[in-house]
This record gives sequence, structure tokens and C-alpha cells, in this order.
Amino acid sequence: MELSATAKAILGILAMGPRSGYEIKQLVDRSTRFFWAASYGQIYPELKRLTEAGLVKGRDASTGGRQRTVHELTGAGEAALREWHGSPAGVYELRDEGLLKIFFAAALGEARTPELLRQRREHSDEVVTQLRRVEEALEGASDSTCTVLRFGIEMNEWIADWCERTAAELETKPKEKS
Amino acid sequence: MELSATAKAILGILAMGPRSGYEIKQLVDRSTRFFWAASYGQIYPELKRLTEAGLVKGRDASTGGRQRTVHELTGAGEAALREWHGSPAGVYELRDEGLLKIFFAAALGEARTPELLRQRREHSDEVVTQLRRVEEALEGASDSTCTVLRFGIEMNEWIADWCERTAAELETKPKEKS
DNA sequence: GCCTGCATGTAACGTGTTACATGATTTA
DNA sequence: TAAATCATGTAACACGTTACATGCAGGC
Repeated sequence: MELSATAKAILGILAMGPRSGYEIKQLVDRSTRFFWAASYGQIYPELKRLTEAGLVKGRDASTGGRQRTVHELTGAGEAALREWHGSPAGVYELRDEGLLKIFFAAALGEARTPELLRQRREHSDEVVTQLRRVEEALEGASDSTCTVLRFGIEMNEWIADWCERTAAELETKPKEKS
Repeated sequence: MELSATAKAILGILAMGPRSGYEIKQLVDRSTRFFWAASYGQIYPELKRLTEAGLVKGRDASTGGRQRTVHELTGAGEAALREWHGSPAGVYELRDEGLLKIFFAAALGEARTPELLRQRREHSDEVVTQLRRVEEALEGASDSTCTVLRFGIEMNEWIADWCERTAAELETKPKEKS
């Protein structure tokens, strides 16, 4: 059973507890978003497919006239999740426009690298701010989710620091060579 | 003029010098791949679109019976590139399956976080090895492309170190709370 | 003569975002 | 009563990879 990118996130989240599609999206946005995004347009159809495949089952939880379906893992769903979890390696993809701009700065004959490094730094600063907010909201969870959150915060702090350091270096000795 | 993801890479690379589609792909694979990938299936159609839009022009450079088209920037192409280069912010996307697995480790009731951190570490080790190889091949380029390469190497070294450190910590004091 | 590398291109498929449509409930 | 939030879902579009098809040139 090959799981799609979104299926991996959905099954994992449902392993933490039953949830509606809406709640899954909320959780993704407040936690995995920085390394694993998902949109409604993926979540709802995927939930349907997973239900048809018997990995997930839905339970009606409507309150009055407001429709609501809470999904939970089936035995097969948990098995599929464990199989994926134990499998080696996996996707790693990065798309970073800030780095691309720096990469081409020299070809454009512009000495804007320090400026671009500071822009990149600002982005990481913002991510740190957001992740800290999430950390406060999640306080005391003290498990593997926190480890990942800590990783995100510390990595972005490192990136911000690296960009600042490198920008400063380039400004001190603008052209050592070339 | 909104540029597609692949267009940004193509125009930037052509700013470093005229190249065939094949050579563009080679360069991407040996340099920007880790933060900005592109495949033939994107490059050739995009080259066609950019030519039709007047941002790029092709020159026949066939040798004997072997077909070859070398592309270069037009004035409009360089203008579009500079406009993008000067615009704020931009795409930042990460998809990291290793982190996702760690995120869900606790929910699966498994104490595999140290093992998963070491797997994640191995991946960064491999990236460092590859980037070092690229660095040697590019030796002495001494411009903004090297800055980005250095960033890739040092960031992945930091990640490897963080994973190792955190795995060791978790093994020393397995459960401080919970 | 065969394999590797240069060179171009497309078709099929899968993935993913955005915007829209709809409607109920809660809060200010 | 208006706005925000809960809640579900789809259609159109954009993006991107993989695999395939084709053929030339150079070295062994």
C-alpha cells in the first residue's frame, strides 16, 4: 500500500486521536506546516480515498444542523502507518527562492549578496517567531512532536545567524578575489 | 511578467552564459538541485515558452547531424530577471519525511526517536558529501554561487550535529516527563 | 559493433494550490 | 445583525516527475 504525501500526514495525525477534516487542517497548519504542508483540496479527497481503502473510518458527529464527520484509524490504517514509519529514507525537497537569488547575484553583476542574505535572515526570524508561538500553545507536550518543533526553531536560528555573519564578512572584505 | 519556478532558474542560469537545454539541466543537477530542482519535462517546454515570450532567443549550434540549440537572454529576458531579482520575499517550501516520522513517533508509542534522528542525520551526511564534491569541481569560483554552496554544506553539517546530539540526549535521559 | 554521453522532446500521470460554493453556529 | 469560525467539498489550474522515443558522436 503506497501512501501519498497527504495520506502520511493524515494517518499520522489520526494516530494522535480522531479528528474531522477541518481539525486535521488546523493541526497541520499549526504544527507540520513548516516541513509538510497540506490543503483542503488534498485532505478531503484523500480522506475519502482512505475511507474507501479501509484505512480510515468516519463517524457522524453532527451537532444539530452542522455537519461533522470525525475520522479515526482502522486496524489496517494503523498497520499501513507503522509500515511506512518503519520504512527507510523518504522524500526530502527544498525550494528556497532566497537562496536562488543569492546564487545568481554575481551573474547579474550586483553586489547585493549581503542585502539578500539579510532578506533570507528576516524570513528565518519570522519562522522562529511563529514556531515559538506554537511551542507556547503546545506547552508541556514533552514528546517527539516537541523534538521536531525544537529542531525547527534552532535550525532557523542557526540560519539567521549564518546569514548575518556571512553578510557582515562580505561587507568587511568586499572582494578578496576576482 | 510572472515567472514560473523553472523560468527563474533558466533565466538566471542563462545570465551566467548561453547554454543548451541539456547543459542547463546538467548545471541545475550539479548546483541548485538541493534548493531548486528542475527536470527535462519542465525545462524544454519552458524554454519554448520563454522564446515565444521574447525573453530568450535560441541560436542553432548543431555540429554535423547532431542537433543543438544554444539559448541566451534577450534584453527583455534580462529585464524580467532583474525585476524578479529585486522583488521581495518569495517561495519557501520544505518537505521532509524524516521530520514527519519523528513527529509521529510518540503517537505510535514507539521509542524510536533516537533511531529516526540518526537516519535523518545520515541523510544530511550524504548531502554534505555530495556538496563537497561539487565544491571541488567548482573550485575558485569565489562569488555568490560559492556562498550558497557553503551555506548548504554548513547547514547540513549543523543538522547532522543536532540530530546526533539530540539522539544522545534522549538516550541518556529517556523520559524526563510524561 | 556496442556502450556511453550529448541532445531534444512529449505523453501520462500524480500532486497540490486557489478559488469558489454552501451553510451552520458562535461571538461581539 | 454582522463578522468570525466551524465545516465540507469541488473544479480549474499549475506544477513537476517519470518514462519513453528518437537519434548522433566518440571511444573502446
